[in-house]
Amino acid sequence: MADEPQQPEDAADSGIGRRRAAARSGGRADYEERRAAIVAAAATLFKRQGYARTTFADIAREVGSDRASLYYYVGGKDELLDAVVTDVVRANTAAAEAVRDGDGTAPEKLRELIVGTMRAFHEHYPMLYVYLQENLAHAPDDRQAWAQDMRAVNRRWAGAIEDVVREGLEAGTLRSAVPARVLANGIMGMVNWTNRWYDPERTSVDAEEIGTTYADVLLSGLAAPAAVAS
Amino acid sequence: MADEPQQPEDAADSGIGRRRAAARSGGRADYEERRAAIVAAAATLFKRQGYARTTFADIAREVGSDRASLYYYVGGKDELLDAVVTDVVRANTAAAEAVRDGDGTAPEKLRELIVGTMRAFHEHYPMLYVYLQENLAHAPDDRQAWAQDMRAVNRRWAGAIEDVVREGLEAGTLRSAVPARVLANGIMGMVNWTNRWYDPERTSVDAEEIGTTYADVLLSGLAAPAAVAS
DNA sequence: ACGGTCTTCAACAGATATGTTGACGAGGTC
DNA sequence: GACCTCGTCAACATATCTGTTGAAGACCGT
Repeated sequence: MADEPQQPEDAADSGIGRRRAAARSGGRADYEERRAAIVAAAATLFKRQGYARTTFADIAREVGSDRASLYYYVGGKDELLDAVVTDVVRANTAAAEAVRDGDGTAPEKLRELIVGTMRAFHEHYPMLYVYLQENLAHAPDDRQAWAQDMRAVNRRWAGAIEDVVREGLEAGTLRSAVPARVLANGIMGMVNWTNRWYDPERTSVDAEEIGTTYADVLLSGLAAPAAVAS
Repeated sequence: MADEPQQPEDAADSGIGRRRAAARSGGRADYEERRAAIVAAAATLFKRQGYARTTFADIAREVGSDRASLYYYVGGKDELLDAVVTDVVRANTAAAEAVRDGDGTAPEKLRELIVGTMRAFHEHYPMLYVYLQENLAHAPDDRQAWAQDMRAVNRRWAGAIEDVVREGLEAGTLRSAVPARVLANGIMGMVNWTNRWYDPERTSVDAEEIGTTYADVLLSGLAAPAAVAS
């Protein structure tokens, strides 16, 4: 039932694969530099056109090279997405968990999570946005393993926020009429949706300022003091 | 410089195209029914796997038919996306504009926009989510015209929300320290992000209730009354 | 200039997707 | 039962993308 015609394995099987592996383990400075340039170009294009629509030819053009040459530096599109996304997402998740486990009241933590995430979006632009944009729920067929792994990381991230919200509801520092899950998703929505419109080069408002605004609105409410009666 | 090898035009050029056009203008009841079933299947799959990853073969399997048969009912993937998305998005945009132009204070309108949108998400599931998920900023190459059109509609939708926010800031019914654009995007983020987690079959909370929750939180603030001092 | 390693690229092979054809059969109509 | 329209589908044609090869070129120290 299972026929595997092309199985690249994870080892350096092909000629070019062997040469690539050799070069990578060599750790030559300009080799790594060029590889990083390719990854950066890929990140830009993934953000601009989406992963599915970006071809290796596009990336080659962007870095001013030949498509075939890229294989000397990277194993394929999958590996590129990995390189663009994995580390930075892991780091971000860890940061969120650190905030959750740290000191402070739930509202303070929530503010820190929101502002911190926006800061990270800016600092690592466009990596984290590539991640948000490429809906991991749409499993990339083969890469089931990686997708599952990333989904787990994502759950941890969402979990950290949800935990803080729940903590606040239980401690009474947040209005308790709202379901924690819904609220956590709403907060993530506000922040994550910035991937659709925020661009450090174009958007006049600063990322951190956006975070502050959202934190203010969420925590203090949007209605003018006089109208709170509503 | 421009070589157009395959130009399907918009007319019924091919044999199957002619037959399709004939059948469609015939307006036979069961023909339209079958076509609707195909569109519905496409919507489900687009939502589940994303547009790019969904193939005509997938859709054929879903409706229990042959891939080639689908061409008797639809011209191609593009036309399917159109059928899934265009009408319902247009209607939704018009509804948002109607709220903006209607009576009431800005906070009231905002609440209606939020709850109304969530209601529409539920009622037209999964069409509007397909639209949100398929980032129109990632131009589908050829379909430039359609993409631009949809982007214009999108701008109108966003514009309606932004207008209401601005109205509230100017009238003093909303806290005026926040940039209208950022705020409008934040609200849209909260609501639109539900496409990542809300599923009428699975999510225990009702769509309308989610809308109400978000409206409450945004308008009245999240911090418990005692802590508002912050 | 020589020998070695590092890097590029034209050309190929294969997979997967789309859209088209043309013929065939099911069903109703007279 | 001959006829005709409606709908289906095996087979084909074409396009696009990925990954690989093998040889040639660039660059460096000696």
